[in-house]
Formats: sequence, structure tokens, C-alpha cells
Amino acid sequence: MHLDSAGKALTDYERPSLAVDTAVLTVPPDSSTLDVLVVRSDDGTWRLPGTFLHEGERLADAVQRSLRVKVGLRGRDPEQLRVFDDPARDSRGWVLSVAHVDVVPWAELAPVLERRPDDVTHRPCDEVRGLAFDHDAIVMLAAEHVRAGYRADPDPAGLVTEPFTLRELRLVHEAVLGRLPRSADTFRRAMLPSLDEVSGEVREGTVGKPAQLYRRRPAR
Amino acid sequence: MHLDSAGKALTDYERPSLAVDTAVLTVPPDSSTLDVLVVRSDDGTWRLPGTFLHEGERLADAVQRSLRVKVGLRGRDPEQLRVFDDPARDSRGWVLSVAHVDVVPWAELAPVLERRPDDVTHRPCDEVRGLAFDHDAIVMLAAEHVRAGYRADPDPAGLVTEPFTLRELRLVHEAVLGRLPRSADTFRRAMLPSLDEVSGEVREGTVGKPAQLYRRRPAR
DNA sequence: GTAATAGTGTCTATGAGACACTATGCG
DNA sequence: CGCATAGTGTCTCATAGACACTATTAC
Repeated sequence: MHLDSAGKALTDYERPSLAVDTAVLTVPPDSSTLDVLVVRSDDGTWRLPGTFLHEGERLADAVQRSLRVKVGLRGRDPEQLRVFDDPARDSRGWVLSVAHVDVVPWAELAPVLERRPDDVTHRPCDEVRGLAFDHDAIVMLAAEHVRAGYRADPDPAGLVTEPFTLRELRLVHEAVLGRLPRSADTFRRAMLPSLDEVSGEVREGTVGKPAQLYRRRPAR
Repeated sequence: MHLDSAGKALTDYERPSLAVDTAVLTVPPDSSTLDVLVVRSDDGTWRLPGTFLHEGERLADAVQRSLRVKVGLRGRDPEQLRVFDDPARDSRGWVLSVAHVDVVPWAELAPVLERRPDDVTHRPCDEVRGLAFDHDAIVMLAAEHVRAGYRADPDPAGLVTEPFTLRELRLVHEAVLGRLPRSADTFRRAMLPSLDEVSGEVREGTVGKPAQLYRRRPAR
């Protein structure tokens, strides 16, 4: 067993519990908002899905496990935000939490919400208040993280199902960023360089001229 | 004592040890490089200064303590980078590390290096290899984090002592970012909007026309 | 036809970046 | 004086953003 400079082993020191909590973000149809998934906890308060890290487990795996067990959802690409370390943040004891964000298309989230309407729901990120622990702060961090991504790239999180029209992409941008100031043609020209045209053009059956379909340009 | 849905208390679960490791970055005089502080560990290998989180302690405080004890340095403004969570990253046991970065002006670092030349030194970020654990990766993350800051702002970390001339600021930028492509006058015009002129102009005793002195513009 | 959306041509304002020139110190 | 650095005037080019117009569908 390894001993440190004070002659103590690792396990001689008090260790914290380590949790992961995840803000699962999505854009519901016709909502024009960026929403976050919340679950009802045992004591009735609302919170983000989370769990304690198990021995030998990776953080990303703990996130996936918490989403599977608590929500019945498969996460897309959970990303770390930061560690919340206030020693008093959890009244049950010394618990640190690694906050994560994961963006999931509505189509993957809808079945989950239908299955457990009483203890799993979603609320606009900008309106959530009173979540358990410091989860309000995690939601704000998560929303800003995702918004920064959408300011830089067409659809970094894959919210829009390919292939998509520029209108569909723009509506998602408006929902994520909250009313885009740019007009439709400016938006088009800003996005085009990072999109690939799909030869079979149409999105038929809609009002107006059929729109060209695009995919995200893979490399750069 | 609080019991969870499985009827277990917090302390019934295995907990990891939680460490903090900090990449202290600086720009040595006349070096034109962004350097990182490394310390020699008990087994002779080089590593970043770090420590285990003590009970009830904040991460930022643990960082400050590690810098004080291991280096004899007072940190400036340690920032979290991310958690390194490979279960096998530390052969001594299950240890997660919250990587931090802190930028310290050379003037504050020099006395420390003189005092312990054998077990504390500094190396260019882009040349470090073979540090203990995953510390090479932390250094890369830290350098990129600081560089992003200097691409956006004149001197976010306060590396240059106020008041300073535009030349002094530009030399620091070149060191941090590694040879700036922009010419001196383009650099001037990019920086001026976020600087405040100091009425007493000079930087005398130097070659050439005396330069105007500036400070960072406080708010925005 | 009209309504509604898709897409393009073009103008303008802004800013980055470079060059050339002037200004002012030291030795 | 010459050299080195500080600072400015101005030109060019690329880009964002808006407007006006054309194109193509549903009804």
C-alpha cells in the first residue's frame, strides 16, 4: 500500500461522495423555447436526474446510468460543465456534484415523457426556479453552454434530424437562442458554408416553394 | 440519517479520493513562451502541484493550499478546467482529479523558483512531456484555455503589471499565443477600445519615442 | 389568381489588416 | 546625424446585414 509524505494511505483521509447531475436540454415542437428535463424526487421536489458515481465507473457512464434508471432515456453526448463543491450543498452529507449537459432531440424524449407524465416533465430553461440543491445554477450553465455552440455552428448537438431545410434549422436556432435577430436570408448565408446540399431537393407537401435539403458538413 | 431508495446511507457506497491538480502558467522574461510550473514528486518524476481535497474544503481552497505547501506560492485566480476520471489514472487507488489553471505573473513566481531550484522549475507548455498521471493533458487544456482568453481580451489574467505600454502588452500576447500574426499597428487598434489611457504618459529610459501608458478598462 | 415560402442580386456599413508616412526619443 | 520605437492617415478587402426582387408551390 502506498503511503504519502505524512505516512498515511489514501483511505486514511475522509473522502466525499461524488455525484453527477445532468441537464438534458431539448426543443419541444412549436415551443420556441429551450427546455430542460426535470424529475420528481422522493420528497416531491423537482430536480435534475443524477446519481452517485459507482466504484471504478467513468463519469460519462454514471450519467448514462442515471438517465437510464431515473428517466428511461439514452443520453446522446453528455459533456462536463463544472464541479459544484459547496460543502453544504447537500444536507445529507459531503457531496460534490459534477454537472453535465446533454442535448437530446424531442423525438427521442417524447416517448419517455408520455410514459411517466407524473414524475418526469420539461420546463423552459429560462423559467426554471426552485429545483433541488444547486440545480437551478446547473440549468443556467447548461443553457449558456449550448447557446454558445449554436452561435458558432449550425447544429452542433444534432437537434435537427437530417436532412433538413434551412427553415427548420432556423426555427431551432430561434428556439435555442431565443428570437434570432438576423433575417432569413442573412441566416441562410451564414449557415450555407457549413452545410452540404442534398441532391434530391424537396421538402414537399408544405406551403410555398419546396425547399432544398441539407446535411451538416462533416469535416472542416 | 438519510436513506436513499435502496435503503442505503451515503457512506454505504464506495467513495473516490478527490484531488486537485493545478497548471500554474506564466511568461518568463525574454522567453516568448507560455510556461508551466512543475514540481518534483517523491519518486523523482515531475508533476503539477496538487493535493487531496480535505473534508469540508472548497476546491479553490485546496488549490491554494497545494500551491502554498508544495510550492510556497499564493495563487491568483484558480479556475476549474475539468474532471479527470479514468479509474486507472492513479495506481495508488481510485482517485479523480479536478484539473485547474492559474495564471501568475513572473514577478510573483521568480522568488519561489530561486528558493527551490532543485524541485520546482518551469517548462514551455508546448514542450512538456512525461509528467506524472495525466498531467500532460492538463497542461494542454490549461494552455488552450488561457490562449482563448488572450484572443478575446487584452490581458484577462493580469500578466502585465499596470500601467503598461502597448509594446509590453504585445510581447506578452506573442509569448502566450506564440508569434502573433498581426502587425503592431493592427494590434494597437484591436486593443485600444478596451484600454484606458493614463495621463502621465511616459515609459522613459527606453530606446525610441516614449510610449503612452495604459490600464485595462475595468467594466464593459 | 393570392398567399406563403424559397432563393438571389446588390447595396451599404463596418472592421481587419496592411502600408506608408510622421513624431520623438537616445547616443 | 542615424536608429529605433510610437503613433496616425488611408487604402483595400472581406463580411454582416438588410432590402428588393424573382421563383415555385398549395389552395
